[in-house]
Amino acid sequence: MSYDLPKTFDFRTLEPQIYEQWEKKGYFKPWNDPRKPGFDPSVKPFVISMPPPNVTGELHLGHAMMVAVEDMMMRYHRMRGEPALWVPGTDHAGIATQLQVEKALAKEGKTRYDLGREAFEKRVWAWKEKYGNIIIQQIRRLGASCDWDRLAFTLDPNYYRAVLTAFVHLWEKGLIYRDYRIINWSPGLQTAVSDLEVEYVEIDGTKPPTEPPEGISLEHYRELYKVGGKLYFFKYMLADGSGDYIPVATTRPETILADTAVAVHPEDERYQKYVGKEVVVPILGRKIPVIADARVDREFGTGALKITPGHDPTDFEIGRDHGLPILLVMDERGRMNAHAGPYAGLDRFEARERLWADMEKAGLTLGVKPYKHRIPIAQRGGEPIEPMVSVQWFVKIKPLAEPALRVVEEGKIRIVPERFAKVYRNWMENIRDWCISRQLWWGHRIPAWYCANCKAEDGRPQAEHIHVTFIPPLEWQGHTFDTATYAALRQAGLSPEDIFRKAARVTVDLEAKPMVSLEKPERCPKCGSTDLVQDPDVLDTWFSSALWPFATLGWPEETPDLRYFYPTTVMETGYDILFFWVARMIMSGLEHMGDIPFELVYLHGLVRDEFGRKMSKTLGNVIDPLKVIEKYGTDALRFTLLVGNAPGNDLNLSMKRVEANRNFANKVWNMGRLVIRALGEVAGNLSSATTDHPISTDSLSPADRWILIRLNQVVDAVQRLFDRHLYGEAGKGVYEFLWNEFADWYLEIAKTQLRQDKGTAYRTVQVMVKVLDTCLRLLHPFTPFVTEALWGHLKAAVIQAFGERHPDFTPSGGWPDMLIVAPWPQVEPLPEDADEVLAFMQRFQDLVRAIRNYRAQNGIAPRQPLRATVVAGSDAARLQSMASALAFLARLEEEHLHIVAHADGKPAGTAVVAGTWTAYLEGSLDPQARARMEKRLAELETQIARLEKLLAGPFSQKAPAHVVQREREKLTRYREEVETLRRLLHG
RNA sequence: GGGCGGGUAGCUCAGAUGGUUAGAGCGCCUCCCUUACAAGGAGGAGGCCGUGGGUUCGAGUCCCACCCCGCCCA
Repeated sequence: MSYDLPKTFDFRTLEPQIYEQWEKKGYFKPWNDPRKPGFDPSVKPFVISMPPPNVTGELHLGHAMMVAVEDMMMRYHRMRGEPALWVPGTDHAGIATQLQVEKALAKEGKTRYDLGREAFEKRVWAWKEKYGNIIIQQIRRLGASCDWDRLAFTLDPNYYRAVLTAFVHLWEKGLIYRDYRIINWSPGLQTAVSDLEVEYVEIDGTKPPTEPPEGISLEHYRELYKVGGKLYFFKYMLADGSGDYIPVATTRPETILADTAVAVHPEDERYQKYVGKEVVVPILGRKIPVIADARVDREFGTGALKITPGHDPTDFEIGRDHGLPILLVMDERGRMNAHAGPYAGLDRFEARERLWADMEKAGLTLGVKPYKHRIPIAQRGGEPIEPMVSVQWFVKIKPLAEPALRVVEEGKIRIVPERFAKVYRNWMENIRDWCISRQLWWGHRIPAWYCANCKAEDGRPQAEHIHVTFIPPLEWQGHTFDTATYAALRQAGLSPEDIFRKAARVTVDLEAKPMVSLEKPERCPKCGSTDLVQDPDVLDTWFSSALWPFATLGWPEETPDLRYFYPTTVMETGYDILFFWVARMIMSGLEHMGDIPFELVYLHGLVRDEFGRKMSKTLGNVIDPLKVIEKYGTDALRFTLLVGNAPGNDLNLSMKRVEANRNFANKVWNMGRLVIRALGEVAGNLSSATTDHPISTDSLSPADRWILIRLNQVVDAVQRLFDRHLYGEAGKGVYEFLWNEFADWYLEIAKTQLRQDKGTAYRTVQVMVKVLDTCLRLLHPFTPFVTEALWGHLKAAVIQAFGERHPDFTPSGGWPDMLIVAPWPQVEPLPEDADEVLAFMQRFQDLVRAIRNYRAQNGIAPRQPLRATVVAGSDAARLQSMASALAFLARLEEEHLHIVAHADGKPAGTAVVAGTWTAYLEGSLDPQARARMEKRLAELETQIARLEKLLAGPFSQKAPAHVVQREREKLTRYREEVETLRRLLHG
């Protein structure tokens, strides 16, 4: 019975089927599992926790890269027999998800304030149920072999508990504090964001807004250009009425309203005389001091600096050192507040224009210059960030960073590629406290409560330090509340439930002291009051994902999973989140688990378009991985992402390349077809009666021996490359071996061997099976689907032909159920004469190429066979054994092919030279062949001259012996070839 | 300003510990639908390895300077 495969690998239907089989058979689970009987804790597992994608996000190429790399690692280690666990999961992605839901609400004409916090949260959960986990389905499509039963989500109840536990622990250790700080406030998102979530866009006011920097749309740039790119010069009038003034420059005139000093450099002769005097804030008329501070840059602007502690980080520090008051002139929406006097209620940018106009009228302005500077924008949202003083929660980071730096310095955690260890150190040494509170409604609510009844530091009830804002204002028994203290609201008779159901925003002054605990306290331990108000803020998403490697395994419970699988083995992710995430996981792991979270950090690069541009919606160059998969298959996409790129380097993805790799997958499929067909034919030809060793297999052909040696070398090379994490190179090695050696040469030669005697055919097919089986194993981590499919057919075909167990065809250890769990190939020792075999085959290939070249050059039809005599010296006998192959590959007439050691005189015909061999082809020496030989001769003579000079010089003394030896042999070969050529041309 | 990476064929990229005629895919030129594969096969053209120095018997690879491009941090 013949075994027939379709001409192409039908990835569209097969890939999902294969995935289902793997999963159903439980191969995505570790074979050694603490949740199952027979568990052996002494076997070291291989563990990766998958970087969690945003739960409502959609698959992009970054995910595809992540899955491709991690799945490759997982499959490799699984095949090596290690208990392999890949924990998948998703992230609640605070800001991103909240924004999505708010966008959806906006379509209904609603805001989150219309719903209130509780209802809004419910709405987000509903959204998550609907759109969440779409991405999980998409990740399956990539072939991810993760343990879906262990799927985690950062807002799962147990994960939530982990986050709160971590928070309480850090608080109790004194590593979390609340304080006034300048933070990055996003008026659009209405939350604080961490330093890492701020990006900078360079606005060049000296040029028209026509050339936005990369990654930002023209439209967006024009928006930002309106509020940046200018330096405003104005007068700070002396308060003494002298009419004298200090010129000051600023990029944000509206912050003048919050100025509490003007600073000059103590050594600046221009302004020294003003120090200690007072100046008048324009329009507002407030008097503020002139101070001296060395931090003032004399070169910048006018050399005099307005100090705005409430709205600028440097000014905040200067203000603190000089004991200056802090003024805030903006609210959370970026609108001017009561401190802004006549400008109260205006948007900050409108206030800027109005203020400037008023100052002009008052004769206080000195002019506006175009200016080039960078303005901060929100990474999410893109609108300008306002630095603002506010009370936020911070993690004191130094005590956490030091041990985290040490484990990398000491090599307890290795980073690949290594250069990122330097980047990591740089960051860790200059790290600043981490702002972890977010004014969002979606996330882990900070487990802190304020007693409304207790007295605050300033002696007032804490209830007066809790401020509640209602949007729209709350109507209550004839009163209208916009912003009110909790105390006032309670006095008006509102219950806590009434208040917080409607509250748009709650802020708590620093004066109020929180109680931090896992659960809400029943009553205040000090005064016994039950009127406790929970802190309104949620935690930075990264605070929760920093716990990922252990919280996904059950922490803070001491689960069997946690005991066995922690520390995990590899953290694989993009280098762009080294700080956001990797560094924080290391800190958290060391702090909460007392041990590193993973042994190795492997960082992949960013996926860009084929010209190296960042993919962006505005550029319209975003590639949807699912569309690529639909068109070319998962294997092709994965192979492209993994091969031809070094770790940590960005990858420019070209569809041409994906197509080429689809072709490769198909090529492999067809190699399989050929092998399987041969298998059927050979088995059919053998006497069906023979059950035991029917044939002598001791005499492999040179080609058989060659391909087995090469196979072994490839296994060896792949192993070395895997050990060094050079996966791309490993994949490329298998690709080139399969295509350029196995398919192009061995399989073609094999066709002739299959037509020879039964014994030759038998061992030929044996070699074919061995090479293909081994290569499919090597390739499986890269292209899991086509290899699994083909390997399944190969196994079935072998069993059909030779039975379940056969000494010549069954792999040692028998046939595994599926390739995904087949053992990884092992290197075998090379035979002693390996070099000789390889050299012989090299000459063989050279000869075939030379003859083909001769045909091409002389326009001899491919169909027209040639007659030839080959003079092969001491190789003659061995070459004779491959006469059929030579005839087939070079299209020679086999009956008239003569292979001899030495020619009697000069054989007739055109000579074609391959190393020490010469083939004489029928017909006369034509001018083109002559020209070619002369060209070759000249080439060789150059090389010989070079080598002679080299070997005569210090090279032969100083270079290692084997290198010198190799060059000597080369010289000898060239000389022999030159001799042959000369004889043919002139003799 | 500090740090990191890159500059190799027309394009996109590979090139361990330095080892001697520098590779791949796509593109280009000739030819071939030969019974595994036209998603294929055969033959070919194409490269002062950014510039200038240095170390070395030997440099795409190591060192220094410089010029471009990109990223990260201030």
